[in-house]
Parts: sequence; C-alpha cells; structure tokens
Amino acid sequence: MGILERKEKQREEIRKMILEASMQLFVKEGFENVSIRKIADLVEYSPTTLYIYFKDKNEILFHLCEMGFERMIASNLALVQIENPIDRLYLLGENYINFGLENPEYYDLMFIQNAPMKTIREQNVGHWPNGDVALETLKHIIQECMDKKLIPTGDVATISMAVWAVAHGLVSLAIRQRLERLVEPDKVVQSMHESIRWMINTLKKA
Amino acid sequence: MGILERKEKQREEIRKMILEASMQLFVKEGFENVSIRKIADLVEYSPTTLYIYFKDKNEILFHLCEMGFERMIASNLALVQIENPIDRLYLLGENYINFGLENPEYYDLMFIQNAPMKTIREQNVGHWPNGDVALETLKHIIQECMDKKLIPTGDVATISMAVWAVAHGLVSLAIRQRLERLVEPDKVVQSMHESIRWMINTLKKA
DNA sequence: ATCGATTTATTAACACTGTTCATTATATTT
DNA sequence: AAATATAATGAACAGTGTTAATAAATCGAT
Repeated sequence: MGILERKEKQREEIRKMILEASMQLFVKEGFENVSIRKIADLVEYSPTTLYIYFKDKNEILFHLCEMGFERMIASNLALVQIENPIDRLYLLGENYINFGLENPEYYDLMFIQNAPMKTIREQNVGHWPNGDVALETLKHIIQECMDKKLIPTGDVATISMAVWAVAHGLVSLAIRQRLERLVEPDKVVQSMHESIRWMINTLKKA
Repeated sequence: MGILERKEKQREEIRKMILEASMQLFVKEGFENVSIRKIADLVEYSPTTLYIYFKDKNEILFHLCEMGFERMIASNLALVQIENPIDRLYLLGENYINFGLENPEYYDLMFIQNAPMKTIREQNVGHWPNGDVALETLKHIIQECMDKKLIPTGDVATISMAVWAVAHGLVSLAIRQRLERLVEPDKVVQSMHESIRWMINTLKKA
C-alpha cells in the first residue's frame, strides 16, 4: 500500500504549508489579525479547504504553539553542557525571558491564549507533547539542584511552579505593558533580569 | 446652569447603566462572549447608541477593568490594621490569588488583556487611576518592610516587580489551565498558596 | 476500461463581530 | 416659532469562524 503512504505524505505537506503560512502571518501581523481567510489567501486555497486539513482554527493555533515550543526547546539545548545545575537554572530563566520578549506572539500562544488548550482537551487524552517536554526540563533541573544540596529540599512540583511563576509573571506582564507602570519603560528589561537573578540568589541562600 | 448639571448627571447614569449591564454579561458569559450588541440588548438601546456614551468597546472594557480594581482594592482594605508589614505582604499575596481565582474575568481584564491599556494610551497622558493605586500599595508595603529591616534593602521597584511576578505568574497560569500540567488539577490551588508562602519566607531569610 | 465510492476543493450562506453614516426624533436655546 | 444642538436609530460596511450543498478529481474493484 505504497500509494496510501504517498497520499498521507502529500496531505502532511499541505498541512505543513498551511501552518507555515499561518506562522508567517502570525509573526508579522500579530495574534489578533490572523484569520482563516487570510491564511487561505496566502496558500491560495479557499477558506473552507483548510477545514479538510484541520478541525478548526484552534487546532491550527495549537500546532503553531507546538512549533513555538520547538524553538524554545532548541534554544535551551545549549544549556545541557553546563555542569552546575543552579547555573543552568539561571540561564534557563534568562533564556525564557529573552524568548518571550523576542517572540511575543509565540509566547502568547504558548502560555497565555486559551485556544491551544481547548484543542488539547478535545484531543486524545489531552496530550501536549512539547509543552510537557519543556516542563520536564524545568523539573529535572530543580530535582538535580536538590539532589546536589544546592537548594533546600522540598516538593519539586511546587518549587518548579514558583520558579516558573516568576519568569512567566515577568514576561507576561511585560508583553502586556503592565510593567511600565512600575518602572520607567526603558528600564523594564533590565529590572526583569534583576528579578530573575534575585530569585535564583534567594533560592540558593534559602 | 443647573440644567446642564442635571443633563450631565443623567448622562452619567446611562453610562453607569451600560457598564453595569456589561459587567453582568461579562461575569456570566465570559470575556470572549460579550459583544456591543448583547450589551445593547440588555440595556434596551440600539447598538449605535452605546457609541454616544463610549468611544468604543475598549473604553467600556477599560471602565470594567477599573471597577475590577475597585473590588480588589476594597478587599485589601482590611489589611491596613495589620502591624507587621511582612505579614501584610503575605496576606496581600493571598488576597491577590484569591481574587484572581474567584474573579477570573475581572483578572483577565486587569492584568492580561490589551484592550484597557489601549484606552489608557489614547487617553489623557495615560492615566490609570485604580491600577496605579494598587501598585502603590504594593510598593509601600515593600518599602516599609525594608525600612524596618525585615527584608534585605534593594531597589523597591525591582523587588515589587519580583513579588508581583510570582503572584501574577501563579494566577495567570492557573486561569489559563497551564498549572494542571505541573500538579494534579485538584492540588493546583494548594500549591499556589505554598508557592506564595515559599516566596515570603525566602524573602524574609534572604 | 468502466462503475461506484471516496477524497479534495469550492461556492454560497449563516450567524455573528465592531463600527460608521445618514436620518429621524427630541430637547434646548435664541 | 425658528434655529440649533443632542440623542437615538436603521441600514450598511467590512470583516469573523464555520457548515451545507455541490462539483471535480482520484481511487478500488469488477
């Protein structure tokens, strides 16, 4: 049944094409200005054709979200060679806020929007491949820090949660223009980095 | 010119009526399901009439956002009687996450959505009455903690930022169903509280 | 090779959205 | 009473996600 395989491959190629067009629009025009019709225009298909390849807009957004995680995970790869897990944790945090500030549209999809989560819930037992990978990375580093007695022992999930909360809090408040109310606009980024450093330091000493 | 005053009062009353209807819809149907037409239906006006009382939808959302802050500020009033500023800070954090979890739609508007910020930027020199009040409260408590040597001295704005980031990170990840990926769904709220406590404790000891 | 079935793609349409324009009705001022 | 300002409206524009009905192309079996 080699013919079925080729069909499946072709189908997958068109799906990819649609996703790449979406991503292009998405990064250029921002989250709110992407519509099924605009994507269809770009790939030169009728809007309804997209519904043959994806269930709905949420599913497209879910896949873009996964692509965002791939980028983020790729940018974290350089960290594995760092011996000291607490240094690695610090750089993971730095990476996180840099990624968020440089790719606000991706970040939005990955951590703020509801749409991708809707698809996950509808899907097969709520599988979230890349998202879960990213979270495992975090938990693993925290666990290593605890194993090597670099930070106080405690519930891994809870501490991971607190660390993630600091980073996400900073990025999401920043890209939603809330931090400018606390610090002069041109000092926001600097203060964010200081906050991350502060957190790592207190974590060390605690 | 008492007649002009009465007219102004009447105008203000209708504005209030529109806002209350919006709020009602908003809390019941959620952020995404509120439209100008639904609001108009509820106050028994034509949709276009709303544009006589508000510039656009964003302006309505901005006012709802302010109302959300009023609620939050009101719930913080009980804290002034607490002597120890670090206890006060802890309870402020607890209040914050409780408010967020109990009023996710308000929280969305206050700290996540772009719409209210757009109105603020278009407005008179970007004035944000209630939002700024809330932030001042936080900074004031942090300053008091530093004055009384309860936490290490540092830049008030930066530390406030870090504290806010933890609380906001927790709430926003929670209401966007991201925390369920890290902790079992029925333990999310508990872990959030633990995270806040952890932050206050490390802040104390640091 | 032809027939029937499946897949792929499209057009038209539904039920919405925020917003603007031109028009009418109401109230106020001259 | 006439002129003017305010309040309210219906119709319309340009857009949204999505579905149903329909046509075209491709495939599997006879």
